[in-house]
Amino acid sequence: MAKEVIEKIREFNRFYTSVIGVTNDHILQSNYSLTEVRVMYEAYYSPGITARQLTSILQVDEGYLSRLIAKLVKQKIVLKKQSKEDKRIYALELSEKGKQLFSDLNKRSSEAIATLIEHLTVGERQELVRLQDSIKALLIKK
Amino acid sequence: MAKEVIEKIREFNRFYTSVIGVTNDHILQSNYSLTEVRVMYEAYYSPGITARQLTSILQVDEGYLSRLIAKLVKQKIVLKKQSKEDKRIYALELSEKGKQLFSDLNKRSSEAIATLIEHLTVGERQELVRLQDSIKALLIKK
DNA sequence: AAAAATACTTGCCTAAAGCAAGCATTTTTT
DNA sequence: AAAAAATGCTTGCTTTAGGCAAGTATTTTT
Repeated sequence: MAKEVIEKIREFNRFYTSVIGVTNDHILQSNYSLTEVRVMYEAYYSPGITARQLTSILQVDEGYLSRLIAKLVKQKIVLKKQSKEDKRIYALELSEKGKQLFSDLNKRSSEAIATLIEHLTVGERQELVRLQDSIKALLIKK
Repeated sequence: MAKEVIEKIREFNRFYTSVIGVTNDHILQSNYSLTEVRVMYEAYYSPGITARQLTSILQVDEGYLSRLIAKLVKQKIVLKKQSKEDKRIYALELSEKGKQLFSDLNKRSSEAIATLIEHLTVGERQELVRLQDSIKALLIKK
């Protein structure tokens, strides 16, 4: 395999790590860890999701996740409803407060992205999205 | 600003976070933290770099960094030479052992990338690099 | 009805990282 | 030139993220 290709990809990864870092920083100034925000993200877009499913999506220890969820429940950000059919299982979803918080966090994150691309013209922004779509298509392709 | 553009960029960032995660996992199985590897990276490409400079590059606490460097020095991975002109300052560089280790880590990382793109044709790989270069150019452009 | 599996919880522990005070050394001010 | 301020690094203390493994309740399989 061509050495330079891999080297160039790694270089891009380093570069893009810092891009992502800049936007993550904005979230991290919010008293919520990245993992907590990811839990909110999943609970928002997949209401009814279970802790078990989250561990495999987030690749995080189930014990740690259990405590993390407990914390969010205590803060009334996440609602936890025991399933009638299987009492071991709890369906998770964001409360109204949680949705509000999540939307605030999204706003922050969007502002960080906005700053990142503020120097680009409308055409360049569309070009950026197009390039990103192409990369995703290449890397996802099975 | 067009809402969808920002939303699409954020989506790509989430996607690419997982791409980077896959390759970082390979490094993390090596007993060295990401921050330690980043220190090695800087010491390798900028021999003579100081702790002070590293804190601003890596955005990490100087106390933490001080201990981290001490650990790498103890393991004889990093060499620390006190400056003659200013005794407060220490020039850092990788030892031979450190260079060897760093090259091993690089190899692992490269293997992870190789797996990531193994299903791509040579042409597609070049296309991927081209797309990444274009993104970088757009985002770096002042 | 046991036994095994599943979903979650809890106790215990480690590693990563931050904060703030401290110690030399150098630079600036008076 | 002496005092004060700044700089570069270190060290003590603490917090947080996260893992591991044993435990509990419930459900499924044998």
